[in-house]
Amino acid sequence: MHTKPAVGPAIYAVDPWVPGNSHARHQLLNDDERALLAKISSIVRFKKGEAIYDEGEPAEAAFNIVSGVVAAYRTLGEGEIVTAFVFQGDIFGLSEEGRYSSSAKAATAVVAYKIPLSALRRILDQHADLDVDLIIKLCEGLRESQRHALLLARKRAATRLAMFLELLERLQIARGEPASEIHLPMGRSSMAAYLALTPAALSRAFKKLAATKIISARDRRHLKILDRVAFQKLADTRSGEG
Amino acid sequence: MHTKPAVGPAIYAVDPWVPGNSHARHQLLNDDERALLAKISSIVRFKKGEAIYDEGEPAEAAFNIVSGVVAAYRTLGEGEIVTAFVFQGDIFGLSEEGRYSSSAKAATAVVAYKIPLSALRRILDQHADLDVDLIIKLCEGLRESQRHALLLARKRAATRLAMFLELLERLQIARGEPASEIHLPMGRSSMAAYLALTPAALSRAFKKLAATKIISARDRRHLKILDRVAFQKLADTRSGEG
DNA sequence: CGTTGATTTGACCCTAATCAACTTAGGTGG
DNA sequence: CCACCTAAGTTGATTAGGGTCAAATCAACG
Repeated sequence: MHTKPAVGPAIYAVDPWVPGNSHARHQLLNDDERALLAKISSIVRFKKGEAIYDEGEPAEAAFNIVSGVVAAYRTLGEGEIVTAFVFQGDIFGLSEEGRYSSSAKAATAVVAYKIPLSALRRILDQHADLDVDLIIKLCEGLRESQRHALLLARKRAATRLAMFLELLERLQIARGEPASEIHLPMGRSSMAAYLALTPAALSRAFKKLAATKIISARDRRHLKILDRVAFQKLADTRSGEG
Repeated sequence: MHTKPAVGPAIYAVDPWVPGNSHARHQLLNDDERALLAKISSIVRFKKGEAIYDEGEPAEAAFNIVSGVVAAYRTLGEGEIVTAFVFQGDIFGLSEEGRYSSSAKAATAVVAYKIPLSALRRILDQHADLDVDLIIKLCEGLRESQRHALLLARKRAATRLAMFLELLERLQIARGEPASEIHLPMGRSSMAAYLALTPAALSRAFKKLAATKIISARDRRHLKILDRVAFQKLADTRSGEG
């Protein structure tokens, strides 16, 4: 792990949408605050695919990811759509009205701090600065959600995929990890659910990007971008559909 | 207009997603605050279709809608997708880094308060409570954005349309307007852009809902829901695609 | 009443959904 | 360590729904 919290919950502010941002990532909590949160939180582990909580359940705790990837999702009749992927350093499970507003499950094996909401609230009341930091984090969620909507507005599967890959790459860079290769921590079906595609369509989209030499896959979870120009043309928010 | 601000900018908190919420709508500003904002703001009018500001432009002012509907949108190469409709009582034009994060244009004729950001910031510094209210409003934006993404995840045009119509209806009810008929203030192409459909597809979606007797249209901007059950089945987030 | 732009309609095409068969990757137990 | 088992992913054939483009209406406005 490239940036491992030394003492307790770590909340990172990252804006992956500002390229060339040198201070792209910074810890929102100081050591004292982290120690404070650590005191009331426990470490929990989830196996890949394991459910963490369900939409509508009374919210007892928020989670702060130490390692792994969590998929937040909502069930839509038959299928489910993943509304967000949550990475190391992110918080999830903060609900508005005492109930979780979406379900969450581990997209990979996950280690996380579990922070009881009652205790969290108590601490928040006393530490105004913590409060502000959380708001910043919340705004990140807003951006992310807008980005997701923008992604879903694109019609072509390859376009959506490229946008998603770009997101992963940016997050990877912001995290300070090597960016020569893009790592896909989650499985195909989670990705498909996030992109609102069927696994079949997603598979074909990968194939197409590979066939056109835009990417090359080392294996299912690791790929390189061969044709950066064509890739950006697809992925860039500002560009046309193709 | 059913709730006209008497003295200055009006910011309403509405959560259209909690049905049967009697106090669904409440003014976030008291008279003093409104007077304060009124002092520094001016009234502006926009003709239907008129541009209000463009993405990337330095943000000089925020707007508070008195009447009419504004479409916030982003340009995607060829077309543009509407990221949000902004209604009476809403604020828009609050940007994060001094630049507008999307473009805005009048979807109907619009009257709005124009609030210079510099002055707004000055006032915000002194009135902590105003600050909190704005955050609430921002969170509304988050919800809206999540809902938009959820809508765009549905594949069938009729489903998206139904979800959108339901949104309009809820907003209408929250505003205290008669709900026997749903009023569509914006034009077809704006709607299409919000739903990420072509106008042609949107037109056919309307036709289909009418053909199946789920809705009946008095004219292009007014319609009734005939078959509430079928309608909800389509529109409901929790339901399947069909 | 004509002009202009917005919406609808039609014909055709193309992409992603579907469904099903097949392959691969991971995990299990021998 | 290998054979097996199962879940996940890929591939193929087919279909349905929406995109595209163009022509025809409609509507607002001068």
